[in-house]
Amino acid sequence: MLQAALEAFAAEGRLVPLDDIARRAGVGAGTVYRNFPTKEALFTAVITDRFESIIEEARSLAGADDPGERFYGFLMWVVERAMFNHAICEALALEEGIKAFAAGVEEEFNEALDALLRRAQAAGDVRADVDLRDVRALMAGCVVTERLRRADGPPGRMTALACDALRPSAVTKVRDESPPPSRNESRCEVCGTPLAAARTGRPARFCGAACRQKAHRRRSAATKSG
Amino acid sequence: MLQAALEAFAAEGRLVPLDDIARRAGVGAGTVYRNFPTKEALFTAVITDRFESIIEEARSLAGADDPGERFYGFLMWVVERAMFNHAICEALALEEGIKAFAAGVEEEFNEALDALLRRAQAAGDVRADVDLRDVRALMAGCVVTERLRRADGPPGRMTALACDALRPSAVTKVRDESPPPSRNESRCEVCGTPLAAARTGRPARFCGAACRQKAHRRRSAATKSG
Amino acid sequence: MLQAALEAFAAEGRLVPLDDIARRAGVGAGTVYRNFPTKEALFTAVITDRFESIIEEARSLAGADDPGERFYGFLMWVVERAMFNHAICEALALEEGIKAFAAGVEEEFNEALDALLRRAQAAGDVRADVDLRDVRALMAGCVVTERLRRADGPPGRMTALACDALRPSAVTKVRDESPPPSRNESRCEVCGTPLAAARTGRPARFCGAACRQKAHRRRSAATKSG
Amino acid sequence: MLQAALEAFAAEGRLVPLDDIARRAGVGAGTVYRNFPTKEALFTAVITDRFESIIEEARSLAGADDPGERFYGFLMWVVERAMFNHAICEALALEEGIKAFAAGVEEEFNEALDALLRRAQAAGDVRADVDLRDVRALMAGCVVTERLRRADGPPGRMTALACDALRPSAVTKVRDESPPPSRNESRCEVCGTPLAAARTGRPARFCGAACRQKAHRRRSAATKSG
DNA sequence: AATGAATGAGACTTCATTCAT
DNA sequence: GATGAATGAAGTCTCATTCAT
Repeated sequence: MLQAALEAFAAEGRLVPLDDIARRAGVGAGTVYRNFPTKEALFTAVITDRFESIIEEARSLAGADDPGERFYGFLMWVVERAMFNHAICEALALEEGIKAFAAGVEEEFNEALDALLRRAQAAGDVRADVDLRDVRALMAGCVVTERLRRADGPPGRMTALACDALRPSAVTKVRDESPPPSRNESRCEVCGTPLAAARTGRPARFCGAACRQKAHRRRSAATKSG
Repeated sequence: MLQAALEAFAAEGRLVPLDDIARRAGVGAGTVYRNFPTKEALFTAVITDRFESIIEEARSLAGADDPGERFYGFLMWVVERAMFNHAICEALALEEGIKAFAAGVEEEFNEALDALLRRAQAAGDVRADVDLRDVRALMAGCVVTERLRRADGPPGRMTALACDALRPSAVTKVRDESPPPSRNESRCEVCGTPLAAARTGRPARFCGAACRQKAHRRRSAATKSG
Repeated sequence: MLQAALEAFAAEGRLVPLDDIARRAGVGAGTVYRNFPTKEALFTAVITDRFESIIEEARSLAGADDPGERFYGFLMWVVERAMFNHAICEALALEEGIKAFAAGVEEEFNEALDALLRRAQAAGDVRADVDLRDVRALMAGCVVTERLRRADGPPGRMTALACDALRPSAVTKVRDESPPPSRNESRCEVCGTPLAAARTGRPARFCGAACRQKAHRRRSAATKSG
Repeated sequence: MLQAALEAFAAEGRLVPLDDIARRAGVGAGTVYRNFPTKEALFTAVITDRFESIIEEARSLAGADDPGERFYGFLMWVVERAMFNHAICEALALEEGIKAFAAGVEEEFNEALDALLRRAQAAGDVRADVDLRDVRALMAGCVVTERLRRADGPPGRMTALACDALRPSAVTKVRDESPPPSRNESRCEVCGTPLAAARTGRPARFCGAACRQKAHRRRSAATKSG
């Protein structure tokens, strides 16, 4: 049944109806509830199962030579697994709120990943100015990227690109000089997108030409009708 | 009303109840249905509206100098808008199945983006081995990455990283080294993840050390109990 | 197993899940069904078991001296047992519909109780105008009363009060003063409660001042809006 | 719809399926949820509605002459209403845990009832050693008693009996001298009922003759089989 | 044309009862 | 004979969509 849930969640994601899972498993819905108290618990169990093996993999790489390639290899490996598994994908990309992991599992994953990261950084294979949270976020982004390329290209290509960006030799320093989000930030008058306040010059009213144009058309219409 | 839908979808995503949208708009649910035949059509309308302005922005940049920075700037600009707009985020990341765009809108977007991309490539500012679909996928990935980093860092940091990867000076060229997706691909015996078929040597049975270990433990258990 | 059912029903009442009972008994649910055809039959068995012991107690008191105190003592004893036993409580208070007793058991209980009652009445210790059904009903009422006072008072206090009401010296004789339930009884125009038809004078339209007032307000509102 | 809920809860109690309520109201189940967020909220609304009128009635009696009869009359009146209304019945008898009342309503009811009680006590019409909680508990008990007598007697008879017990002229002093429930109380070896520990003499092992007999039979059986 | 009440399918969950082992 | 996994009907609740007013 865990297998059926695994497949169902992998194929359809967290929102797949529980009845579908039961049908896949060839049992009634009630039988699922005999084993897992809620659907959420079942999802957690599936995620935990998947991540236990992911964590194992990370640990098995921790002591090896060539920390850089181990780290990048692990990244690629996780992304590949998530490409074909909607559940892992969601667990990685879930924003705060929904808990997909059993207690402690996410922490273990973070620790194992952090260990790989630090060793790779120590070896000079990963730029020093990224941290665990960067890698976690990048990982989730890579998964989405790969899923969208999945249909028509070699797997891993986009992730390889992203990995390049982590290498110390990459062109740009990560923009540490970019300002923290200001509290009284201004917003586009048309669409409300926050505007990156330029430090000098006339302050922007719109987030781009599109909205500027739209505002212009509105002014014209108002003049005409008024 | 479109404005209300826009805000609701931006804040809560595609799954926001239609009643919430109607309430935000200060109208009855029936009135929404007078204007849009289904909720999905409303979502499409919202997405189309947003992308019209995005397309306008792209076109306004098409003729400008410095194609590289125009291209990267546009990428960042789209990502920033999606960071605060769940609807754009979903439209960019939506896999096949749900149509978020009105007929032709996605094509227009693709064309405008492709124009920026080609100009930037022609100017030598973007590596030659990426295509439109790569950029589309990367864009969606960046959105997810940024949303996850949103809480605790300057916006755009992760996207800047990813942009680096598109620059010609980046370390790796990946495309033609990775094998084409094999049709009768093998899969990990434990977790079913597709395996990249090694060109030489013994074919892999597992997707990594974790699953190899798991298989080993299973064999041990079977021996003991048998 | 009967012991387990007894405890479970006592603690949680008739609605306790059968699985809980099976778990308490340390057997599978199927085993319960091997012994009792339905859950209801199990409940009946439990109630029967309890009442057998209650009936025994009643009979053991039947021949004794001091019939008044025997009767009142038995009443208190039953109530005390029911206070800590949800199942007995429900069996005593169950209105028509669900049968809690095995065939004949309730009759035996009634006979034993009636014997105590008649002896006590013969001895002048219980007023003559109460019958078995009164006592049965009062018993159930006392159980509810005691359960509600259980938390913060000495047990039996409220039942002692009620017993007072059964003593011949009690103030009121009510039976024949109150009218028989009229068949075509009228009902309160507001809340529908049956109205005791006054024998003389203008027939009541409301069950009390509260509903009269409510009707008045409604008339005012109707006048204002009309 | 409130009317339908009122009738359904009155007839079947808190556990009536919501679909039944909807059917009674002639609407779909969803329509009920448009008006009340949960079934519990609907029950609360019904109870609150009923008790508002009960509270009004109590208040309308508060200033009147003859506080004793007002108090007893109110008691009877409430009991009569609950006799034909399972919902009121449950609200009065509900033990801790489930909240049936909207915030403040139960307190208002208690205050109004307490006012009647105190006035009647001041007038010497109700014995001084009962308090609000006694009356509340007694009220619930009377409801149960009356419901059981409903079928075959004049309504109110049993409650009148119970009221007698509250009058100062009643025979017995309420047992204030009875001991508080002791912490390490002993229990019947057979059925587990708590035993009122006698202050002197040999401590009881059983709650009554019935259980003593049962234990005896068990000993015989053990001897025979051993 | 707008309203928002009504609908009803479908989601999650519980639990009495059955049945293969 | 015992087990406990499996069943499936029924309950609560949500929400896209319809429709009387």
